Amino acid sequence: MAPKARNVTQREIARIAGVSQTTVSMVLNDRDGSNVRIPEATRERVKRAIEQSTYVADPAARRLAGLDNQIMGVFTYEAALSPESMDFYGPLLNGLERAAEQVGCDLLFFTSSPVEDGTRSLFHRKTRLRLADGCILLGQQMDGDDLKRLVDEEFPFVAVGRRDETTAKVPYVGIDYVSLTAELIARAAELGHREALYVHRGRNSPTARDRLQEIHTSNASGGPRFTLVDGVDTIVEDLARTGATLVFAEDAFLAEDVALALGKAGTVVPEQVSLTALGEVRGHRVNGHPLSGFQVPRQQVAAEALNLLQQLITTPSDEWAGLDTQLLLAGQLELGETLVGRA
Amino acid sequence: MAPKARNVTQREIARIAGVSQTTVSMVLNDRDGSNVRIPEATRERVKRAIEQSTYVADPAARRLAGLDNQIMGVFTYEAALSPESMDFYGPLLNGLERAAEQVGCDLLFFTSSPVEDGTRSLFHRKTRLRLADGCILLGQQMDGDDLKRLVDEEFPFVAVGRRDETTAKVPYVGIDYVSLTAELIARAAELGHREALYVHRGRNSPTARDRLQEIHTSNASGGPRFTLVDGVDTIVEDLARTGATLVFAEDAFLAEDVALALGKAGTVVPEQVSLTALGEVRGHRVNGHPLSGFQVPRQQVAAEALNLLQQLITTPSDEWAGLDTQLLLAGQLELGETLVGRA
DNA sequence: GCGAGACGCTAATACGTATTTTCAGATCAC
DNA sequence: GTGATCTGAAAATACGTATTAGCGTCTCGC
Repeated sequence: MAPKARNVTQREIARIAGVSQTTVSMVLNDRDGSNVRIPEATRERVKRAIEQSTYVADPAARRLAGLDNQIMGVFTYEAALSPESMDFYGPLLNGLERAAEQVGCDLLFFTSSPVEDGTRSLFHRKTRLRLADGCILLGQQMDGDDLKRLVDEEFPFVAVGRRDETTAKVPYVGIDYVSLTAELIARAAELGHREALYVHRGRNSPTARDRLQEIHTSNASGGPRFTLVDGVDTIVEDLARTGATLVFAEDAFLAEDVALALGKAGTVVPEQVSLTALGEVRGHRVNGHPLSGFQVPRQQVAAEALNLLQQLITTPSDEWAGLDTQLLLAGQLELGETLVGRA
Repeated sequence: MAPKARNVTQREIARIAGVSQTTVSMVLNDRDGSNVRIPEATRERVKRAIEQSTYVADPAARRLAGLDNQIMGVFTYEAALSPESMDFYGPLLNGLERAAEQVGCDLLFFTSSPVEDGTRSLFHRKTRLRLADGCILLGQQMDGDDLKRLVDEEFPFVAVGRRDETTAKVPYVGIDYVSLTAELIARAAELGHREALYVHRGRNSPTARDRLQEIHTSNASGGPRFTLVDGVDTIVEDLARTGATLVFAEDAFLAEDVALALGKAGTVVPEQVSLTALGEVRGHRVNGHPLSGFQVPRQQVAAEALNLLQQLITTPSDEWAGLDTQLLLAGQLELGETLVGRA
């Protein structure tokens, strides 16, 4: 590497102020006790020397000496800053940035982790994970082994979204999709719907399972009866075959695809069939109608995740058991105009 | 699970393999020379010990030992991840992320820097700037003193956007707004426009000055004559007073404001007056017409900036003089439909 | 006048890694 | 057979900061 212009160190300051490096460190950290005492005069002298130099503490050395660095890692299983993923990651990143600013920490994005099979891998030979005090994990799907290993190593981290990929107790902050889905199903029942489709993606994430669980509960308990459909290809026939009056889509984009497919076949939402997304719907419209679904506090989730992480970092790991490390935040129904009474 | 899971270190590996920490380091870094020789047998033994452990090198220690870490700092003078700033920062961040992935480096966002007077300050007592190998600077306006200090300290950094806040030779990658503006003025002249307004914001950034310079050149050299207007409040009167047939706005958002203000007064774009933005116009429309202006390669700018930074880091600072550290990338005119022949 | 404690500071050490130097034993040259 | 070279490895050191232990000097109490 380049023969860097040597930096100002405590030793240099010490030389100027005519004291030892230890004293400089003590002054900088405002240490004062029974075995270490520094009179105001010396303190001032050191401080002046620091002011007149361009000294800044070397974070690597601080870290090596065992102190916190206020650096939070951010690991995303997919590219986070691309235009396509902004819809999902945008609010989360925004929440993280704001919380980080408040807490006073920097964010280290692990953009270097090699991509294998379409997702980034967290642990690899040169992982820089440990440069951070802790880490936020983002992504729709996560690797259960990664999560387990992090827990085992007692590395402070918080996942965004409920996690059940491993039996290890993973700290997370997520959204309570179970309750939201249940509420929405109840609402649909009130409106007289008895037969419905649930259109989902192949994906197998915990939040997907949460929704699915309630769908199954409804089927088993005499609520509206759902037929599961994977993708929109056969949606028109499925609708005709089951006589469904309502379609639940896993998310807003899928809902838009559904509306499009139905529209092509001459079936109009919501006049002929109701449509609802089981996800954030802000900004989504179908045939000019605001889409029915959820409002989820994504920024807040991210902010809470960072706060929880901060808590883990400042708490000795043998006291983690006493912390509430699995948070589900409540979202709210967004009634919209595409879920209406049975036609 | 009670015992503290201390991190695996080279010393630990050494103990297991029955060698010294030195040897472990040598194996890890594939060192082999006249001074240091390790036979394949020992090498294998160490490697196996590493494989079976969860060892990962501590980046802080590596850094302290003088190695680079493939960590690029990202400093933004304003919040970068908020929805409002996404329009400006989004493409830049995207370009950075992709380039970082290619180069194999992580991105450290300095979100902790305290905000004073609305902008973040780069240098402060606890700045973690130096934890990064180098730094990318983003923002419309930058602090000349910051830039000068970075240059003086020979810290590797690259600014995004042309910089002239200091006489120090600041490495940057920007967009050639001078040529673009000149082209657009020439185009306007071809279309017969002789009298025009230039609507700008109070802002005083280098790119703003670049555009302004060409506006003045046009005025001085017999091109279309521009009257400068600050903000849209008096736009209607200004238009009437000067008899202008064309409005240049500093950016697309300002252009939209102009169109709105004119519309309220019954003046329609582009039928009665032409309108053009001196900035990126993708996705912007005025009265249903695609806005005329520029297409600027923001992602590419960011990617080039990261590549340049990488170059600076891997080049000894006494050879920087031989590098081409000030790049202007060419954008292209987006003709759109709001710049038409003189009415 | 002499031990006890207070005072003001520093030497020594630790953190984990990379490099430079050193060293013991084997082999070679003559 | 003995100085020289080669081999395989470890000891010593450096990076910059934080902490712990401890040292010399002064003052107080009796």
